[in-house]
Amino acid sequence: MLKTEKQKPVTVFDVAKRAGVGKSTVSAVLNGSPAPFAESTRKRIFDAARELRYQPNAVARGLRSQRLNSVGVTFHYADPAWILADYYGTTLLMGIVGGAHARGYSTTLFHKPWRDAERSAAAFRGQGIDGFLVIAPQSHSDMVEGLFSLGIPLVVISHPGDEYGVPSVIVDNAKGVRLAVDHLISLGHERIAHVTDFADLYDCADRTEEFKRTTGEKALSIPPEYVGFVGNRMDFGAGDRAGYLAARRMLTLPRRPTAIVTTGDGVAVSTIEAARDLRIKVPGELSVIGFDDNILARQASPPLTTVRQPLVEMGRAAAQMLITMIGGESVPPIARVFEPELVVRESTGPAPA
Amino acid sequence: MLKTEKQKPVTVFDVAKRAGVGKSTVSAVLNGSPAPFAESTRKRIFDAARELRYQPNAVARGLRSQRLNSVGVTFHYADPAWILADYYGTTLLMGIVGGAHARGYSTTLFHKPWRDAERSAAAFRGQGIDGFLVIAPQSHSDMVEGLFSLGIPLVVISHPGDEYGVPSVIVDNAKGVRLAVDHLISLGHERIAHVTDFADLYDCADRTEEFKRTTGEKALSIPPEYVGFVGNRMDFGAGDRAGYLAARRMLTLPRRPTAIVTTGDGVAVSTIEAARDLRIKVPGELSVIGFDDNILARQASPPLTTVRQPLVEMGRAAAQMLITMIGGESVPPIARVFEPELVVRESTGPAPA
DNA sequence: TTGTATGCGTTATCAA
DNA sequence: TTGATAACGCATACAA
Repeated sequence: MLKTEKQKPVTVFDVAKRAGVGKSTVSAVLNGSPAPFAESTRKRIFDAARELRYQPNAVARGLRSQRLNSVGVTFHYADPAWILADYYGTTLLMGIVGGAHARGYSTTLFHKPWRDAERSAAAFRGQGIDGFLVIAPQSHSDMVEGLFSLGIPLVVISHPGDEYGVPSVIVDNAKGVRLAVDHLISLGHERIAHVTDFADLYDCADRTEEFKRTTGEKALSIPPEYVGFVGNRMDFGAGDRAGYLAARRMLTLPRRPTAIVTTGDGVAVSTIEAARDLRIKVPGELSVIGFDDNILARQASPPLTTVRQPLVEMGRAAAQMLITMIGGESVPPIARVFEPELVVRESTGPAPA
Repeated sequence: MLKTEKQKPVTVFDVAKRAGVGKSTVSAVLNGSPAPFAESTRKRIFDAARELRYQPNAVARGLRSQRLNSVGVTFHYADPAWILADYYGTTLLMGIVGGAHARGYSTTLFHKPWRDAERSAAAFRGQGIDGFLVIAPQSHSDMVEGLFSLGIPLVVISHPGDEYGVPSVIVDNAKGVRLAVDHLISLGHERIAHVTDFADLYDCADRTEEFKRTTGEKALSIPPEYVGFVGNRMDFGAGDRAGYLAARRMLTLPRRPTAIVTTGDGVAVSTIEAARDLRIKVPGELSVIGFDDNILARQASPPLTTVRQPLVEMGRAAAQMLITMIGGESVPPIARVFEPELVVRESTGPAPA
């Protein structure tokens, strides 16, 4: 058993004493101040710091300079652990952690219940977090305005922020949906339906909008019952079941669709399960397209044709934009748009005769 | 566009001024000090705080009281983002985040390269993190001793810590391996092999040890070439490929095994792939058992029979133990052992005739 | 029952 | 070229 007593941390003062100089000199030298210092004092200070294993206290420094080298990630699930249950979130987080780490920042998962800007915003300041990455806020939430108006550096992911002057990282949903619909049309499909999972998220609503617009342009007639909603994100746990039911309802329609475009790989998998239970063959009698291209897509059976978003790259970009802002440089408050890509696997096939 | 100027934060002083009392009175009242205060001052202070939307500055408080209400998670992949690429880590993290959040703590992913205790340990102190959860350190690393000897509150996961007096959370590997081997024996298997993925991790080495011990007890004779190693965790990215090759080598042995026990679902999936490429049917000609029961297990084809570890519960327990320690209560420095469970799916079957 | 003074470890300002 | 000193915002011991 090792020694257990809490060692007293060594401070600038200890280093100063040992080097025979003043505190402020130590601080200046160690922080590489431009001011010219005698080579000899410089060396004495470095030596002393090394010998004492001096490590500046980040909290004290943070109090002084309002910077703690940490980016906060915040999101709005009912249970904060869900960000990880969701492969979308996990993958995004990989990019964020990587991007932050590359610039010397740690990543804090910061989840405070959000009521409204009036009551909740203040709690995000002075928490030892230099800026926030807001992941897919609910459409009706005033989180983005709330944090922004407090002057906290902010980047929004999967949600537009430019109306408030906040930079954002999003995927080109219009293009994604177009890729999906074009793919189905090229396979001869005409009765194309749509299931969306979290109606309260910008991305999903946007994809639904684009689905309607795109199919309209292509002169496909989509009856209203061909567009199904599952729920909102607060129901997360129940999502799979709800997706299954929505798909099942659609597939028991008198004149059922031959293809379904979804807003996420999760719903797509549930859709396939519903089809299987109804003895409808995928892709023989029904084609299904997911969105995201997460682990589920590759592992599903059949493996999903899906619209891939570059989530890791998006997370990394968002983290780096945020850190640039924290550093004081201004970042144009515009959406950085990433291109989606169609990944064709085995859940889509020619329209049945 | 909203107002963008950085609002000046309100401090105790502002509240004190408004309530017409001293700073310390505000601090005491707001922190629910036991000292008796006049109901009227109490109310004046609460009102002032509410009206001003006062939010104590966590960094300043942290400097004073050495507490920032955050738990750090640290691990030792070459790339810090890998903790999320690994479903083991993701699932654990879900429990950690949930457990920490339940006690008002946020979770910080803190990754600093670790050389050795001498050089690296100091960098973990004073970073605004109250304690660390060390996930599966490499066996040869002195991270646990190093952090412990600095007096930092610590809990180790998937690794024993009691030799240094550090509490830990682990799974009963002996039982897990026994469940797997017994299951195979009950199916009539005798030629049972073993593939381990990260030889430098305690859990994997322990399982390999237990595999040898258990099969020995059952009087099964396991030739040396029936025990295969893949690599160590720093090779993470290459892991799938290495697992595939190790399994393939084993399956092309003159007298090949009829069953393989692995140390993780990832290797198990690679093993199945190798079998498929060699036109060996699973489970008809080869049974494969995983470990963890992560998302891969359920999604694999065929779905994996695997030894489930309750990772979410383990993460939660670890977080709560750590927070108790941070709170100053002592936690017995012993391993908290969780029970694994055999989940039978479709990758195991009767031994071929 | 309340207020004053001090220090936590840094860094920035300014005078020497 | 260097060093004292004053904040940063809070909480604690002690005085009133």
